[in-house]
Amino acid sequence: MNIIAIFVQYMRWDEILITTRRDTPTEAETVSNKLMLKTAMIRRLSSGVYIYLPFGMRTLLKAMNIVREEMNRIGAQEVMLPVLQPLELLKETGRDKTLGSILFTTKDKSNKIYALGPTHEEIVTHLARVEINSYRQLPISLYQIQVKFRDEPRPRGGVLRSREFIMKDSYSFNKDWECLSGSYKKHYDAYVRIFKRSGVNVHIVEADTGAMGGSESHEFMCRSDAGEDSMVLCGKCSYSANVEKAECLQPTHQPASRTQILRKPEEVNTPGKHSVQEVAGFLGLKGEDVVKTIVVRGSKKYYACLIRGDHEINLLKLQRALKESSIELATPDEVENVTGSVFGFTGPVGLTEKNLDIICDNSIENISNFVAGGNRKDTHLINVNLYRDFKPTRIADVRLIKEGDPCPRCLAPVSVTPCIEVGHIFKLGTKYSEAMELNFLTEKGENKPVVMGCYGIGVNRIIASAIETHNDEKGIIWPKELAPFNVYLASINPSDKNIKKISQTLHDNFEMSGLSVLWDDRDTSAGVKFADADLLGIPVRVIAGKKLLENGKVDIKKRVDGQEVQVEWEKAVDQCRNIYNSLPF
RNA sequence: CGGGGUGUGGCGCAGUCUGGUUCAGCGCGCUUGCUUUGGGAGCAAGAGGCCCUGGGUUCAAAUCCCAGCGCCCCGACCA
Repeated sequence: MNIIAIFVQYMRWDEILITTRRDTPTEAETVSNKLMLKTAMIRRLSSGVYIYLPFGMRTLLKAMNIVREEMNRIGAQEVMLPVLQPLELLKETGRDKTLGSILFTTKDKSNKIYALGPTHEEIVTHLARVEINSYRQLPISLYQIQVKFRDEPRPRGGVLRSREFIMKDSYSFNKDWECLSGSYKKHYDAYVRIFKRSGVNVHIVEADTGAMGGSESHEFMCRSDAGEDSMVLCGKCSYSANVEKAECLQPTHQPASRTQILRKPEEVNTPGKHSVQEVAGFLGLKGEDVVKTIVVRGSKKYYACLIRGDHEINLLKLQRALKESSIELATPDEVENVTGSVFGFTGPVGLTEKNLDIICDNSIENISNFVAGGNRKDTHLINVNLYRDFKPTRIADVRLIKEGDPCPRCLAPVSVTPCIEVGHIFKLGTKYSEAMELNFLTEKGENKPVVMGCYGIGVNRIIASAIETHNDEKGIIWPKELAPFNVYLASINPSDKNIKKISQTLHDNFEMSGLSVLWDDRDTSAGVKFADADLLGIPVRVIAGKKLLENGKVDIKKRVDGQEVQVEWEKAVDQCRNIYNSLPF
């Protein structure tokens, strides 16, 4: 399908609503948000709710089209799924609860409750259980490109995290895990192509399955300071993971300051010293010499978690280690109630008697004579030792990896980098099919639950990520496949009859040759047009001005590197096509 | 949900501390006319504001007090 064909109707600047701005509203913080506002791609209507203007809409269509082409290429079939989801469907999988407060809900006039689709697993699973009943129909992948609604705790970064956003979601239905691996691989490869074509450089990262459930999962991450996620990359081997998932190896050495000889534990007075820094500073020690005790609440009980002072707890790992479906930090009151201690001075010694499970991070195992809370006001214990002074319920990796930590594969130091999650693929398994009784008959006539995968892409995020990576102080630099127009044609002296005529001919020829063109024939000074051209970031700029046209030439400039050539105007279309094809991204 | 900030023509801001003849103002943008047209042009004339909302204090409120709302940022949380 030639998407360009449907764009021909817009051509001249005066016919398309592109209200560029010199100043950006203060609301914008991230580069992509600023540029999307300046270029009049979007306008904010409400917190996390955006209007797409023509320039933005065209880009969105380009992105959606790339996604659509690549989904079709792997044989996935496009469907349209309802925004209104009867709450009963979500109750079948319990996600009316787990999705909780991010659900937008509404009632019809008979008071039936609907959720505005935050994602569509229940809907497609419902569809499949009605339509699919034989192994002969499997595997099959269905996808949709639609608006989804989530009442985010905090929308941010413009379109990066909004409450209403466009997502491509596909769902594969497979007869077994091996079959699922095939669909998963196809999507994985399709995603690689999608992001490559979109000019979005991605790192593919091991990820947690979170609220979606399932087993294996990969995230497609675009490096960006605007991102709210963090990924761990190893500079030496290919290891990469979401920080939340990244494994922390047990340190092989204890800090140099520690000694092997176990000293006698002693109480010390630490008036008003709560934090690790305060305690360590007060005792003339470092953060790594202190062990902090963090109390968390699970579904039925409380746990005490021990972490080295210079480390941070990873609640997700802890949650998994505890086999809890969700945990939260206990409040100071709760801490004091369960431990009988004073908040800020909680320590492991004596906690076993309080019937608390003690989870130790694996780094605690090889430090000796550390400092810990004394469970009394203004008191800490020094020379505390694991096993001798308290017994851990278990040792596990429950801390957050940090910059410079050893790579869990090759031990080289890792880096931690902010990133935008543009895609996420999951092997769901039978979580949804079992909950919703989506079964099929095998070759042998057995009734088995369908094995599922789901695969999401944030379409708005493709655009924001592309802008985040490709811009300069003047504006956007569109990747060629995402660019809302291929060519920016500016007539410097639009009132000049000859220039007007040639420009019109150029415009028509561009369109006929399949290059979409934005023709800037405004009655403004040249500088305005140049500035807008740079801001809008259309890959190829063509200037028709008096000076050059006296010699029958026009100027052609590449946005990406500023390279300019002058060619006979009759050759401009061919030349632009060549230039376009030679663009690096 | 905690912390911080902010709300004044379309956009960016000043004015608020110290209430009143500098109080509704500046820059950009917009409209009209003329001159301009290869890097955000010049002159002239215009249009456009319930100073977030509600309540108070006062002779007098953009300005002080109380309450609410919107929006942004950090955190919590989150596909």
